[in-house]
Amino acid sequence: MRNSLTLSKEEVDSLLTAGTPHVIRINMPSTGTIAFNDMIRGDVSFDMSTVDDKVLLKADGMPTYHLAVVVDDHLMQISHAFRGEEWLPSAPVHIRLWEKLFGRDAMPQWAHLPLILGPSGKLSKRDGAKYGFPVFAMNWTDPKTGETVEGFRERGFLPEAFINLLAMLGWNDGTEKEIFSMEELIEAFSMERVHSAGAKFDYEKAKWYNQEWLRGKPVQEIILALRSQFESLNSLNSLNSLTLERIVELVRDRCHLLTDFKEQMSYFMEYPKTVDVAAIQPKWNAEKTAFFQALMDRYGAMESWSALELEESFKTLATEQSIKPGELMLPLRIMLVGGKFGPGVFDIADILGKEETIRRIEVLTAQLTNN
RNA sequence: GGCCCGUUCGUCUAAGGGCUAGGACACCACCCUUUCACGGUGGUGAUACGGGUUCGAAUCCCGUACGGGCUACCA
Repeated sequence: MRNSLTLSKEEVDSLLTAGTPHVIRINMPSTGTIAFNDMIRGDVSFDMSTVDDKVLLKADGMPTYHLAVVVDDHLMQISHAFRGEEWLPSAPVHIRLWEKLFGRDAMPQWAHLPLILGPSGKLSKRDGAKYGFPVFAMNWTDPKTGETVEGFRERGFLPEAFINLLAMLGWNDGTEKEIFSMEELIEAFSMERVHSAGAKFDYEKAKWYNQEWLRGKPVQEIILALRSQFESLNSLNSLNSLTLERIVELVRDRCHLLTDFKEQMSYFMEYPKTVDVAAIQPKWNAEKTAFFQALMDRYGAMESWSALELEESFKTLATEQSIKPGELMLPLRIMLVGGKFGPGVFDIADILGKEETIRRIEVLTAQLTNN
């Protein structure tokens, strides 16, 4: 290696006077060990001979992280330095710096936290793309490529859930409690219970945390969150707030993420984009056509409109025409919703209103009958 | 390769020398539900391997294997 340690003093001096670019490195001793106590890992020690002589000041005079972090922590009188495990190998450099610069007594307490790992190794953007989950809290655009990576917030995670799930990766309070608010975390957290092993991130469990938080949230707050989530979705504004509340209450159990609401609520706001006709076409017959035509008349004549009355009227008619209601429920659902999902059909019809309900029955009855 | 850290169900974890190794996510089955979910009940499933120490080891020690991190004039 060509540096001031291997060059003669004359050569060094002449290079210096010639203004040759150079860096300043730490000179780690070639013998002895450097040991320190980590709050999570206990006693850790390194052979000083195996530690690199890291660059402290770059050729342009700017300090590297190694120098900067020690000086900065000293200036800010940091008592505890918590950082990721990836810093453990350079800890000896920092400790050596503390010894020489400010004294070991002034050194903060160290804690090297376990890493959050992807399905294979350190969590990376690649993992996110490969397995379809976010890796950043919020949308992040690569300044070089201009590519944007979707964040947890944009994916539909609540901040409370995100904090909660992160905290439980490598820590627990010793009980079976898993749902913690920020306040509860502050109260319960203790460094002693932090793990030393890295934790693999599990997207399924992450969604479960969000579902739990969604479950405990008042409808009003969910609506607020939905409004900020879907700034562009002005169809939310087209519904009056009472209807919106009813819809959210009806579909919330079916949603893991805020973004799930978009799909779950869509058929309330517009005619279904896709209709699973194939699910009912094979069993369609003249009797069913007759039933739904009669149903439209009945519904059209109804003076009040409620889920209970709609169901009653529906079943009465089915009995009159000697068709099992079970064979008619799915067709009605497909007509109103477009697929085999969603809350109770009569609740949906209730919210949809008389005009829209009849219109949807009419559209599909005509289509099925003609085929 | 070298150095450092780690290893309990597939995943997150509990049990800090002493009951049948407990819970959660996921998965499977059943119940509830004339859809899909929610919910309920039950089930499959783990102490990496080999040596020690001990009356007794997931737990302490050593070795091996495996995993991860670091090894930039990045942080």
